[in-house]
Amino acid sequence: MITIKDVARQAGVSVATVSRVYNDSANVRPHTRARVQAMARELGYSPHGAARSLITSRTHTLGLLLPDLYGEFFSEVIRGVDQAAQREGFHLLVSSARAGGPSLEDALRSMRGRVDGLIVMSPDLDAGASRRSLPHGFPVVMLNCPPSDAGYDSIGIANYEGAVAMTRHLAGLGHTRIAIIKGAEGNFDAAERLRGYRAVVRDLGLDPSPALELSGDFSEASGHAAALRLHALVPRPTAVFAANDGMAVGALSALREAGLRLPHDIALGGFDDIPLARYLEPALTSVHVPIGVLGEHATACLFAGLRATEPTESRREVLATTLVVRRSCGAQGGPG
Amino acid sequence: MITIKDVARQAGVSVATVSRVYNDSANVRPHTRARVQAMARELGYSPHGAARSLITSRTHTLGLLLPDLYGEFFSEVIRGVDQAAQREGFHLLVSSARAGGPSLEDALRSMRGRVDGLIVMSPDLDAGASRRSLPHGFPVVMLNCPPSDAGYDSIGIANYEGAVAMTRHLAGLGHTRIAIIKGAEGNFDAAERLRGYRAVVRDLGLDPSPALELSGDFSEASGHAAALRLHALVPRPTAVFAANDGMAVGALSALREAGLRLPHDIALGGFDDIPLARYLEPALTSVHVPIGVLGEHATACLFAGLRATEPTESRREVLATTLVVRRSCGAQGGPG
DNA sequence: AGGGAAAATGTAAACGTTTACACGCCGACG
DNA sequence: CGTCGGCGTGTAAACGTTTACATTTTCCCT
Repeated sequence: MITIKDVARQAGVSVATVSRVYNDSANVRPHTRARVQAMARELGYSPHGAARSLITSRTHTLGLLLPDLYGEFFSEVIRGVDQAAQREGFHLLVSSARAGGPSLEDALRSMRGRVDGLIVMSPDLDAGASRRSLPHGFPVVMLNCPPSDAGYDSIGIANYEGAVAMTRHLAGLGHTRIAIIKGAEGNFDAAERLRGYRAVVRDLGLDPSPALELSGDFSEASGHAAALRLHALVPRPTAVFAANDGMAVGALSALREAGLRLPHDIALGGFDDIPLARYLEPALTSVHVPIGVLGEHATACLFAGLRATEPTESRREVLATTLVVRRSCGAQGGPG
Repeated sequence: MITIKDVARQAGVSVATVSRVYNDSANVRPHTRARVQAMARELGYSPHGAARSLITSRTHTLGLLLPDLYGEFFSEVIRGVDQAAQREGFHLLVSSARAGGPSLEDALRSMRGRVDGLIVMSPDLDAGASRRSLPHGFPVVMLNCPPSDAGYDSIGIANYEGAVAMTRHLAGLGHTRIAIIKGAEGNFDAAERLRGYRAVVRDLGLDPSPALELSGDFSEASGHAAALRLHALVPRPTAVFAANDGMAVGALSALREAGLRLPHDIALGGFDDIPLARYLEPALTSVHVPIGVLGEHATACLFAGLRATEPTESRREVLATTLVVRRSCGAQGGPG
């Protein structure tokens, strides 16, 4: 592999000069610069990233740590982050902390010296420990974490408000027995959405029986399974709020297989408004979450932290959610 | 930031010993090892990736260069690659070469010294130049590139065969005026799919008029636009083959807005079989491409190249495609 | 107890850059 | 004509590791 020394020797200058040509282009004579560039091109030289990082302690790389890579939600986050990162000339080191893979802690550890900052999505309520394993003063933005995790910037979404809007909407359509398919145990988003649902059930005097709260884990399969259990309830609920769209998709197919027609026999609502939602039949009423924006804001926030010379107050941003009414809930609203 | 020296000093050993504890665990006394580990934990030490890479010339990172990050196709590729990479303890550096971003060439250049190998998806027919900009002997796997690009391992998919299967299937249902919405200009996959379509049109004596070949660029919007043009043709084609599912989705909504009912008034087929396809109404007949497998095989192939001590023959693998019949084409087959 | 081999540990060079500092050259000014 | 300042360039140290080689320690054998 060809290094800066080779270029320097061939061009008849010192390594410092070659370096200067590649960097701030401090005072270098045009003639010299041209010769160096020509030689570099001829030899096919490009600077060694690791060596550069070592001395500058800048990697021009952002770490993105996600709980999974499956589904449209995460892919949208990646896209949002990549877009914002690329605008600043930064690379993106993506890692998923799936079960079976390295633990969150290991993943963080192995990124030391490879990234300038980190965007971490770790929605587990009890993940405080992992967070503490981060070197202090290292720029981190947490996504969808409990706000209690002070010490880091964080961005969340208005889960509670979204769930309230959805449940109120269903109640407004005349439903009084509204079931919920809950998200993963110990997940902050899931807990907040459940809290919103319960608040409306209480405030509006809807049927509060615990049987209406079905467990799920955000996966399509769990939505399918929950819908089957739900279908067996007597009396059967007339509306279902799935805590994310993935489970709504699973529930939809289960309900249909069970012979129910939506929205006539039962109404369905989801959460996240993934791209797929509008293409379902009937199109899925959902709570829109600006997923791409989430990624972009996180990145912007991280860059702000990177540029800050001294540690700033940790800030929290909450992105608004909006109810998107489509046909699956039986309201008129929304096209296709 | 705390370094190996700090750990060594505090533990009363030399840096070499600390290094040994972290690496091959060559002969180190249990007592010493324990003390070093305890001290490392106490100080919160973790090795600096860049420094390590510099001397070992191993980054434990794979570069993944995609033309875009939008849509389910690419996100599936990422997932497949990540899964295989993580199994070997490798990180993933993702980059998209979107218009507006750095050129493919720049992206490649900026990865020097940051990755051990590269997976590049650059389906442009004339991208030979960029490929040549890669240092020779650097492990690279090309995805969906023309097979003519010798010198690198490559993995493609059976575009031609898939297109033939789809077109034959539509013809088998009685259609004789079958339109195609073509993929992006200068794209290898697009060209192959068109070639398959034309072969069947010729062999089966279908209507060969050029008006039936509508241009598109793989985007949903272009599918929508093409469908509108198609709808205006007289006589109107009775079947449409969209060169990817994204365009099929766009075409579907356009056709429906135009008042046509599928598959009764017009049959529709796609390509790629993205997850969304089965959820459309009517469910989309498509050519299944094992996208995740594509990523996994690419990664496996790359690791093989990494481990090879001496340069091997460049190999090409072609993944089979299979026709998935659903309701959008009017055949009985397939559930939902 | 002394010798020696093997095991454990230390020393220092190397990886490919960036950058503070030193140096030489040139023109302008006194 | 000598000095000074600025520009262009070179020299060498530093970044945090790994690892070949040197050195010390351990421990077994006689």
